[in-house]
Amino acid sequence: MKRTTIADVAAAADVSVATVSRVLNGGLVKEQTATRVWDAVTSLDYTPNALTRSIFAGRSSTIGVVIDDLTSPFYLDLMRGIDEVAAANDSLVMFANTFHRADREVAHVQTMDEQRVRGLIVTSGESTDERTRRMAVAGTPCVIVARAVPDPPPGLHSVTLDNLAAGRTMAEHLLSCGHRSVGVLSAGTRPSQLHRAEGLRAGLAEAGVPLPEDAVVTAAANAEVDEAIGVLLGRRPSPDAIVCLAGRRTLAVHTALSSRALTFPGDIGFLTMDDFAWGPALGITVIAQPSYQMGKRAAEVIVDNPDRPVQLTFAPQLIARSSCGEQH
Amino acid sequence: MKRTTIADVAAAADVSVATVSRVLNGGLVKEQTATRVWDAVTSLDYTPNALTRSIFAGRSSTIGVVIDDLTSPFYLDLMRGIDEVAAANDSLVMFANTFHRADREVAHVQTMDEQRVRGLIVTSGESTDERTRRMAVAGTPCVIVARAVPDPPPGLHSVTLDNLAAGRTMAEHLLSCGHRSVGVLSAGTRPSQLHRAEGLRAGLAEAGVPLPEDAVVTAAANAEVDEAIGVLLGRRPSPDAIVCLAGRRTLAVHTALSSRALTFPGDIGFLTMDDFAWGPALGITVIAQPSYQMGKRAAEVIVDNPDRPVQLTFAPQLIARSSCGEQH
DNA sequence: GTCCGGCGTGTAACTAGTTACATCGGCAAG
DNA sequence: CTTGCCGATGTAACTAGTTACACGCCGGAC
Repeated sequence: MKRTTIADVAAAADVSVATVSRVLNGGLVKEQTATRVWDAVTSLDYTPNALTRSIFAGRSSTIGVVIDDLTSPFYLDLMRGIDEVAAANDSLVMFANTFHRADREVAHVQTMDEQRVRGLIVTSGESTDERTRRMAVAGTPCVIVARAVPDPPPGLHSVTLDNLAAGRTMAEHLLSCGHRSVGVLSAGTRPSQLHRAEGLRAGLAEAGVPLPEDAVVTAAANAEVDEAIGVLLGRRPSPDAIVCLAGRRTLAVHTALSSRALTFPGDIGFLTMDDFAWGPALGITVIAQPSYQMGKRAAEVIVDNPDRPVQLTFAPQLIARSSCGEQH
Repeated sequence: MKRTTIADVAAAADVSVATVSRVLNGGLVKEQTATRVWDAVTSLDYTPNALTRSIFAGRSSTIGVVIDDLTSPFYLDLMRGIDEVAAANDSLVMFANTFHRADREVAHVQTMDEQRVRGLIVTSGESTDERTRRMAVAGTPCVIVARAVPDPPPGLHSVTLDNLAAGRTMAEHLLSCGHRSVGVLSAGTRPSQLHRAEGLRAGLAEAGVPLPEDAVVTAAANAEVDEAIGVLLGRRPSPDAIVCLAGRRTLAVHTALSSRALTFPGDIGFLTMDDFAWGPALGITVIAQPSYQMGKRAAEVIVDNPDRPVQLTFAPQLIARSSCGEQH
């Protein structure tokens, strides 16, 4: 099945391919000729090949996105922000999910490079850093989301949350709700998790509330959350609030607490990261990331392609609902 | 910033571009020459241009997806299924969100065609039908999700839920839980919604339970749901169960019921479509679509590209939790 | 010593477009 | 009447690759 090409259109309109190209892209053409060409385009149902256009332009118009896990509400809103900017710039989004597998991360970034994407947005781990660095140097702007990059070359940008501030905001809210003994669940050892814990500890310390090392437990997967919560609840003094440092663990933590028949704020306080659709219905207080905005800005950096590395930091926002109790 | 091309590699290895191409794609080359070429590839950090490959192959290796609204859990799982198959076939997914805007739907499908995608998966409305039909005829396999296509030409496939069965399953479950007066919220007039209502009505009728026309109200947007629920609750006889025919309205219906201080199953029964992450935590009974499987199969149809139109229908599955009460 | 075969490689045509440059015709100025 | 210029169009080179075909060269067979 051979598709109609510009040559077919040229033959049908009895002009050269150059003239057809000029009609399509707005060159200097007599109106009468242009009409003939448009007639041929319509009757042959000609759709120009964007790939060929791109190879001539040196790169395609699509924006590449390599993402950890679409399931997380943070990433979902991020995608919507990216898509918004892409649509406004006649770009498409080329998308690949890594499911936290390092081998897929590297393979997908490589494939995006081969596709000569206009720019690349990466939310995955450090395994891709070397490759994105080379891509940036070679002229493809890259934006790392949710992680700052040390000593970035021109073309390598980053978009992050102020995680230290997020931790401090958590501390403020917990204190104002009267909590004095906090148990923390972290999703891993990435810098974002560490900084949130650090900010939380600093904020609590200013009010004289300690956060011992062993009051922070790590669950690297949702399946580990229940046991981790068990450990936290078994500590003495018994925690009066549970803090979850990652939005993708919210459901698992909620389930672990519910299965122990604990309700909030009555039995225990519950504070977590990232707003989500069911948050209002469940009355869960969260520290929200402006994820839609972060996606938009990341895509805008790709489109603008600034000379100097851009490092954008966004402020976290407390959305106080009922799960931590009343503020005083 | 000029990227390194195959010609640069050829010059560095002191061979012709043809030889480099053969080394890269596994042709007949002396081992010693191949080593020289690979050395040049590595030292120049050469990444082949997939666009050029694609133009020669006639089409790209990416799968296009035009989706209504990524926010809906159904579409999210669908995407994961598609992505899974794509990754297994060294394809990427090119993605565009339409947010239910018909103009965007057509534009995005057109852009996908220009990108010469390997195949296209469309979940949007009827506005794109003419174009997808032409694409299918021109050789790009297309899969319509969640809607059957009348009289499909070769290359135009569909993947749907058995919506009539979904409605009947709803009826069975409601009846077995003792409900005798059902209020239904529909998300629009698409065939899927109509068929679900039809199945529900037929199932109820077999047990002698009527479902009058005005017991089915339509909310075309989440903002209209609250008023629509008000209408349903105001009917006499007062409904003992609310059925929601679309997963993307679940949250809005839940909110509308909660805001009236109605709890389920105590005050009223609640049954909705599509399973979602927080369903278990909230005890909401759902009719689930095998969305991940549907995405996988849709992508597989693209990859296999069968000669005859494929029309896949999937069976709905009741996931009984507590929101409709006890089954008898 | 020629002939034949096949391996390894280069040349050039091809993909589907864009665009720089050449060319042609017509009209106005000198 | 010639020159000059400009608008409209064609020719051909270019993008970055793949691949059909030709050719040189080496070995073994006759």
